[in-house]
Amino acid sequence: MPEQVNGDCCDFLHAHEDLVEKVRGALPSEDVLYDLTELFRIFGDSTRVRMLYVLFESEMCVCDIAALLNMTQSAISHQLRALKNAKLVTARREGKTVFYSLADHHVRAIIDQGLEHVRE
Amino acid sequence: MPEQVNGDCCDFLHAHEDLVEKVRGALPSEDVLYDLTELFRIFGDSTRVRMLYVLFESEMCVCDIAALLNMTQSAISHQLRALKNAKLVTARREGKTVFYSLADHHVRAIIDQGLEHVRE
DNA sequence: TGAACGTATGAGCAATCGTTCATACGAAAG
DNA sequence: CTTTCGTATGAACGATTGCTCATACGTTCA
Repeated sequence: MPEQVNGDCCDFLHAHEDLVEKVRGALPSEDVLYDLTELFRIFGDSTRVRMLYVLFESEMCVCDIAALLNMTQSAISHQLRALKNAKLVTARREGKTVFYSLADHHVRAIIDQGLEHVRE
Repeated sequence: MPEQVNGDCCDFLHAHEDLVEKVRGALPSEDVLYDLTELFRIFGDSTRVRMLYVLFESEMCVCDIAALLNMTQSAISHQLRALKNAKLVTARREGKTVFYSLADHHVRAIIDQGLEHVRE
């Protein structure tokens, strides 16, 4: 017998038990859902998105990204860490300087997809 | 004369003034950037994404979404407001019941694009 | 009308976020 | 070595977030 979902509210679901199963099957696993929302959360901050736009043009060191975006080196470094953890950028060391660049062509695709919605 | 960007740090940018212009040209306007990050912020929460997955299957009333996802009616209603403000869902009233449904085919496309990155 | 039901909403709270500040690390130059 | 420069990082702070709780709104039905 199917698990009881809808204890006491309107009776729409009771009339569509098959729908409950469809939703249950369509929902991503907890792990995928976590990674997915974690990814979008990264894109949900304008500083990080601006940083990605900078990296669309060229790999760049921390202090230059900071200068271009008028932010402190520390703030940029912290956010680069977030981008790196999300596997959106990679780092390459050259002497004292660390150059960051996009790690994935998906980054651009995701942002463009978002832009399509924003531009109505 | 081009605006001075990089006051005192490594001299990579100084050697590539043209790059500065390219980045400046590529960066979205403040308004677009705000809307864009606001959109992604919406996708950055697992409750909201799960709600969207439910609506992928069918339009549904508030209390049924709450029941399906094991959340309170209030929590779901608050989040539906956020989704509505972001123009990701629309509402249709039928008596006492309010049915919510996806407002835009972009929603699925954005999530699928994110999934592609998550699944490596 | 008044009760019942589905939904919306504001206040309040713990948790998280993005930034700043101070400081530590790592590599090159003296 | 010590200094310098670019970067990383932890603590601290205000701001924002998502939820709960209580309650109000809107519709239906008696």
